[in-house]
Amino acid sequence: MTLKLDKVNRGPHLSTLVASSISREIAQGRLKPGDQLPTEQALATTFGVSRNVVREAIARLRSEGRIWSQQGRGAFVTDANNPTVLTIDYEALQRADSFRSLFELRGILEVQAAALAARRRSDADLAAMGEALAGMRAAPYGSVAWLRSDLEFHRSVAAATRNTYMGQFLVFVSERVRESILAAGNQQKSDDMARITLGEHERILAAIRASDAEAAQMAMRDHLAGAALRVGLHESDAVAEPAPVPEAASPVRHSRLRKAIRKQAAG
Amino acid sequence: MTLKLDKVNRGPHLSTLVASSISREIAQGRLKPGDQLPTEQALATTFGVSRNVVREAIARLRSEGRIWSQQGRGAFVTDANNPTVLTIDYEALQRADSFRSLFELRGILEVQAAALAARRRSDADLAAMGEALAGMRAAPYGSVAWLRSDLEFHRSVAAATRNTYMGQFLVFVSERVRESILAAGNQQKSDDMARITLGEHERILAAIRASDAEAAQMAMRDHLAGAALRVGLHESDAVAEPAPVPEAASPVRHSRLRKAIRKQAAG
DNA sequence: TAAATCAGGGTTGTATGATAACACGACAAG
DNA sequence: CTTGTCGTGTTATCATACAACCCTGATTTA
Repeated sequence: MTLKLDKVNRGPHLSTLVASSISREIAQGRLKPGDQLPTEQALATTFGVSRNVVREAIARLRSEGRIWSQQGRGAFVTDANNPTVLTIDYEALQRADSFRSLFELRGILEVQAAALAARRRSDADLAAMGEALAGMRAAPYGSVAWLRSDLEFHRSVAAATRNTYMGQFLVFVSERVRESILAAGNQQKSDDMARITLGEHERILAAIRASDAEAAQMAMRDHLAGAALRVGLHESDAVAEPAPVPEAASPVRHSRLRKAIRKQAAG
Repeated sequence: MTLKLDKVNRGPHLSTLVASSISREIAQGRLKPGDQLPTEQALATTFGVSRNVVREAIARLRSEGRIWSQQGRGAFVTDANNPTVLTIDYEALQRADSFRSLFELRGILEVQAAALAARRRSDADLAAMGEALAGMRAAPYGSVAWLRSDLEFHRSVAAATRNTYMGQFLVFVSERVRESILAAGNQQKSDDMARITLGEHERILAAIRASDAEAAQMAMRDHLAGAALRVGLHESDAVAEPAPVPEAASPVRHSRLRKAIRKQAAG
């Protein structure tokens, strides 16, 4: 048997600890928006570390948008909640309303992406989509290869929009959705589903190939509606079928750690 | 291969530039997942900065999950190309095509948000929008107060969608757009603009108040087209065409599904 | 009197050198 | 072949110094 040691016993860097500590101060309101942080030297002495470590911590918080600093003046807590990075809490996604929100957002992006792709796609884009579709045909429904090809199809649609951020955002959102679905583990598989899903993709590709933006939108919308059904969401208020909801044995990846950190922050 | 540090020395910190540069290497595939980065000393010399700056940049990339480092070994590109955070490169936004992409993405989100808001807005939402509009009326065009009220208006529209992530994403994207516009500083102001912009907002609010999703879409689309003109974008395809919004339901009140998922999460 | 200028201290940004902690391979001893 | 030791390279941290910049207040000037 193989030992399963904790992958990262790597003690957190001092800068991480300092950053967490400052972050906690902000979260708990002891440092209010607009407040000026102590000077780097002061922080260094109070934490018992070098000013260098403090600077790395501040650099991190600054990159997260929590604080901003100006040479010659000091560092301040950001007034508006204006993060420069966008994160999605894994745990929050376990709640149905959050999941629905994200799914809806994904739908908006995908549908518009399909329309843009229909207008701007190149032959290379079409080839990439076709290849991804072939990959889906070759793989069993729901397998890792199938999922990868599915993702690849949507990624190539996003790429065909010629909009860098569209691809970035879409991949980001889709990944979160996919993770959440995998964690729920209530996907039911059947050969019918494979056929139906493939058909949906083919219609999308056909519309994009024909440069028919409206048709591409519709096809993508249908596809997402179908996908929603397949994962147990329904567009109407009613839940379609009580999803078989058992065992989610190993889904939570970092939740324990996150919980621990949050507890620390709360204390 | 020193990059043009001298040119952009002012503004963002050196560590930001270094982080952007490394980040770009990863994004463009010159640094593949699993690859080891050059040593800090090597990076410092190639970039022409101190090792300290390189360390701050690496600390930032590490906090973003792009790379991982271990004492005594080196820094490596994270295997999974599945970032848990979404960031927008500051440098890239200075390029016109990137800016246009982001503006387009913002348009897609805003237009669809307007439609959703028209369907789901509450009286409180309407009040918030009206208040923001009043703030714009009271402030001189382009002033800080005006910009804040403008942002507040769009924020309250996003809030009215009842979609948490819609608000998060929209605020995130809008902030990046706004920053970029401020950095460019090529905004020309006039009283006419104030009147026109106010009128655009009023039409949006009226449509949302009337629960007319299509009109809200159109109004928002007009507004964004006008905004594009005002900041010097004249490509008409910078704003996506309005699209039929999927029949979407209120994201709340799915007790069965929610219960099921909660059960899963608990197990 | 009022405005402009300038000097000084305080703070962040960057550079530089040094030391400790750690990983890894080479190499000799058993 | 295994084990222990050592040397080298890298990251993590420390310490110090200087540059760039902001702010304030005194001083000078109109």
